[in-house]
Amino acid sequence: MPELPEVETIRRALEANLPGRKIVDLHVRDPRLRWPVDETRLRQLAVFETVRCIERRSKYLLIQLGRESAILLHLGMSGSLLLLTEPTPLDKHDHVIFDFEDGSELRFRDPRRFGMVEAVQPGGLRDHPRLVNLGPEPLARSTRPEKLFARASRLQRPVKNLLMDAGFLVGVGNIYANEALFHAGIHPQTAASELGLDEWRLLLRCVRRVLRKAIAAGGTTLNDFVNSNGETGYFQLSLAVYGREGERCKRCGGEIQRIVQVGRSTFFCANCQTPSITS
DNA sequence: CGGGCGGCCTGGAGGC
DNA sequence: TGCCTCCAGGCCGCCC
Repeated sequence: MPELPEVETIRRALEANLPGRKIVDLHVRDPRLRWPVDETRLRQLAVFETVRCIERRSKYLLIQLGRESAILLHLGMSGSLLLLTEPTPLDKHDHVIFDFEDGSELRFRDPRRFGMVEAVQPGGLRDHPRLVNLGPEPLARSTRPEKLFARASRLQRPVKNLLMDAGFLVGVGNIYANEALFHAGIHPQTAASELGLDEWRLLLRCVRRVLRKAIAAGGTTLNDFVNSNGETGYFQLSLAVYGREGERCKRCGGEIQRIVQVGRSTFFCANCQTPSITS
């Protein structure tokens, strides 16, 4: 399940390999992704264009093309991109294929079809409905703990739910929300409004540290992640709490608990993560 | 309007 | 071995 570190890892791999390649054809083998893939539009806007650069916003990849059109792409939870330079058998989940002039191809593979592939016309990214309501990037310097504190001060919902809300802060999925809260020593059920500015400083620092470590490791891999070279990346980042119900806390030796919040598993150490005492 | 929740989707795991 | 159920999860849209 690609979270921000995985997507950023893929972006970097694509950025090192795609710019300069010219799309000369494409194939939509199965348009039934999160939203139906519009092959005609994709063809009109992408074929005969050359890749300029690859950007990332939240967990979306933006492949910028010549004439300022772009391909907006989301890997959902089982999507992967493969850059192939020699003939490779098709997988039944290879849904969209871009052919480059030099004979290489970019494949969008997605068994669960939660991803998206869409062509965007020049200028269309600025107010794109998928992007327009996204919160700040956790790793951007412009994202300040003061802003998070101010927004959160009015919100009663548990801090873990808020951390995972892309309208508040992007790119923090279930794994990293759990990990960051553990490292910050904050109980996941703490009401967001209960956290003081110092705690937001600490929490943002922990979110950034966890994300940076995962990027450095090449992305945490659980089940589905295949990096853009097509190899299964099995760098299991050492996780402190996620998926460790019943095991020992690495810090205090206590037992890791599992609860469910908005339908998602939350893992924490009840000893190390205490409800906030500030107000 | 904040925010919880259902549904999308399929492969893998676990139970019998 | 095979069938069934459950679970994973980002994100939209529904609804209270």
